Amino acid sequence: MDLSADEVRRIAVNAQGFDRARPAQANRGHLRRVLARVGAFQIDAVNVLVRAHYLAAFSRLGPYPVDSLDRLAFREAGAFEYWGHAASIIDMSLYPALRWRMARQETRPQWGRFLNRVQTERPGYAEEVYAEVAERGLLTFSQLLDPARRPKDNSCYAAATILWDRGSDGKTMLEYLYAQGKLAIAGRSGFNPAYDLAERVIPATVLAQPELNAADGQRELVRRATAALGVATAKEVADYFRMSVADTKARLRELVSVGELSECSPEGWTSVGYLHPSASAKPVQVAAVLSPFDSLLWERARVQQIFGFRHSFEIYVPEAKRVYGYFVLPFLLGDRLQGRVDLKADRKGRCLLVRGSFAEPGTDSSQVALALAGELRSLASWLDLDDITVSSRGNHASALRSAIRR
DNA sequence: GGTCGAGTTTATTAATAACG
DNA sequence: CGTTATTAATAAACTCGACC
Repeated sequence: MDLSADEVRRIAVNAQGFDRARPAQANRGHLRRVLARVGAFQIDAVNVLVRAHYLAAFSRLGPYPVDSLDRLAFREAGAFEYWGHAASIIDMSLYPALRWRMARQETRPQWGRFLNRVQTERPGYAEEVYAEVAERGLLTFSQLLDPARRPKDNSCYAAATILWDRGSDGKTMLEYLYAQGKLAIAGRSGFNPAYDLAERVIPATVLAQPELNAADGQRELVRRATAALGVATAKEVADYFRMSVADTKARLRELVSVGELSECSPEGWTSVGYLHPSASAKPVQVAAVLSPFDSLLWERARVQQIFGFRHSFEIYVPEAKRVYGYFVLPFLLGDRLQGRVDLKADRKGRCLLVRGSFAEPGTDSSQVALALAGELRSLASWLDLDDITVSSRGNHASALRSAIRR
């Protein structure tokens, strides 16, 4: 079976479930309202929410109700926090499908050096930390009786965590116990996750569910990932939950062999495409300012291939080297990424600042500006901002400015 | 009671090294 | 060769302790 480039683009957008989770429908639930307010402009079709409050932090949009957001997610919306694509708020139904990942931590090389060092320097440290959480309840690492901070320039050991060294053995140990599923994140104090015993955070009914083995868990994640992508290469499916490509390929083969997924060759792709039965190439009616963390944008090569759109996080680029700006939000109109805006909320001045605005080549500038103006007005109103100011930076500024005035 | 500043979190990028 | 691990650089907003 073959798919045209147009079909692939529509499938990719439809699979993301914009119609299910557009901000305009955010009043479907309190969580969604909060997420919309802090800048999670789209809730993932499979309910894997990359930490919305980091969107808030980075976006400089909206307030920063970190703790209330976590409480909502964990207590009211039936979600938990774990390593999905990244640190993610994940629908509770996926808990059993992630336990293989928890079970696997003990032998992960990332922890090896840390565990070896702790074993010699402080035998029984894992049990010590666990016991302290058990006794004292909800704790951030700095609230540990001994957070075991280490000097910053101490480079005699390398990264010991999933991302990198935290500079404190207490923190690393909490993260390790969390990765193993023995502890769970139950809330936050500012940026700091607060940990508690898993059985005090994850509902007993969920913990009692039979644990899926690695193959079954992976198969479920692959199912969900493929559904959220519509059609994707094995590499893209793997990236969705950050699984290994080898495991992903094995699970994809199994799902194809039982007929749950089908293989296809989309126009211009060099790798085989895996198509989910729910994929739909129906026409797309979407106008959405996307967070740069949006799951539609996770895989850069995919975005380039499908949309011809080069997305990168200039948050992490030194200021002098930025092309578009610090926090740039791509604009999805119909089934194409047609522009981008660099936004900042000026809360004191009650004004949404558009510090740069850009239209992709070959787009109808005035049409894009009109739709974008509507989205920005809506965004400003969620954020309780009265005005929108468009600076002159970018090839789209004057068109956008006149569209907003209208 | 108010101000200051240190501490804390996150993900992406690209280059490099190492693995099987 | 394709994949996987390691590393440093990057910015934001909030908390909390120290200090006056």
